[in-house]
Amino acid sequence: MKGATILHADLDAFYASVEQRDDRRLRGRPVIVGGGVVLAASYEARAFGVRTAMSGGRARALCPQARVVPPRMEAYSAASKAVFEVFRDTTPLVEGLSIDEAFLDVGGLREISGEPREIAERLRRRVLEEVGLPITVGVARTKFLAKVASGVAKPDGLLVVEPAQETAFLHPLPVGRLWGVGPVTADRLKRYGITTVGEVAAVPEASLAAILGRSTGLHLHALAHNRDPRVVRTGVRRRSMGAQRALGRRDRGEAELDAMLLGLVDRLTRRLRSAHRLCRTVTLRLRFADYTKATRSHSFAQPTAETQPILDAARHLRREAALLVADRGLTLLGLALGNLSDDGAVQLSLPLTPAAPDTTLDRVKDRFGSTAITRAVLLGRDQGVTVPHLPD
DNA sequence: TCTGGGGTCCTAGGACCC
DNA sequence: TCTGGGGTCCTAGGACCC
Repeated sequence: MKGATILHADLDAFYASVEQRDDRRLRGRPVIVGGGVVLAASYEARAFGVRTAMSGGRARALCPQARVVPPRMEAYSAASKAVFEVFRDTTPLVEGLSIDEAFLDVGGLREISGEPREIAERLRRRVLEEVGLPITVGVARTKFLAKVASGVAKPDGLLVVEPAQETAFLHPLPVGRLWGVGPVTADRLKRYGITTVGEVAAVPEASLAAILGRSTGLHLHALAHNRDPRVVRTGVRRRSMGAQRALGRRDRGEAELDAMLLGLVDRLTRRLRSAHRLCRTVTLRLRFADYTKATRSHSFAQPTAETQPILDAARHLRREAALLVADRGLTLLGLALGNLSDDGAVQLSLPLTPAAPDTTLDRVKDRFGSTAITRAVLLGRDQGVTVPHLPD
């Protein structure tokens, strides 16, 4: 049997840890990141019951001595990049899950780097020494088990689940520990007296599918029986891009809402273009005072990254949803761009001739033909040229 | 003192096509 | 003329994750 070779590496209380790293006065103290709502809480704050996504008021009531700091997204993004560099220096097989966690497959590295446990220990040490952040690593034969293991080992821990221990490790766990089981599913299972993974495993597949729906049921049945064929995949691309703004309870005027919508479209289309991607679907997201939600979407015949058609679509969707908003009180306005595709641009690393950038364009024409170039963007002296929409 | 902002995946009905 | 199965796309909603 294959050994435990998949690592799930997960930074502890990520945003709060970055704040404690950068301000020594915060170390060893309860720290809350975010004011209106808790984006992250240090383990010292969690000891008082503070949790992510809790309202700021509730958090301060639970832990009045906590230091509350505003989020610094650039700092977290830079820290994440540094950590992922350590990941990719450990193995080329890295699959990022979010800003602060990733799967690493170290199966082929035994001869070069040693046993997975040693690799995981070294990884933890390097992230602490080079980036200054605590990280927890779970190691197992499958992604799913590695993820569960890191969850159990948190904070600042390492847990290796050897193949022979898998069932003994898995079956006593509460179902909520399973990746993909949230409050709704856990509740539904509880109504049938099922609270542990072992109890899930004892339910026939067909019954589980009847209780939870086909997909969730089959998936959960497989996990409870420790079957997870998913491999670590590199180069996974984003499938949608979104931005949203909470509005609070206050009534907003039409002009203010339209300005917000314009702001969302502007932010998203910039991101879209800088990622060299196109979208074909625009989705307007609304949330109301009673916390119910609604979406309205529109798909274009042709993918685009241009501001105007996306703004037109967003405004059209807002008008379409006007009746919904009328009585319910709008509390969130969001926009998502989906059905993403590549914009076909090719990034060339032709050095620009500083005195004569046209020379560079001439070289591009020589190489691809002048009719191939609909638009060329000079990115700057050292960054080369992007040529969109090249034909095959 | 109710619930931020960023994502993924699944379901289900209807339109449309062969 | 009626009927069927299969497939894809679009839209809306919902569960779940960090």
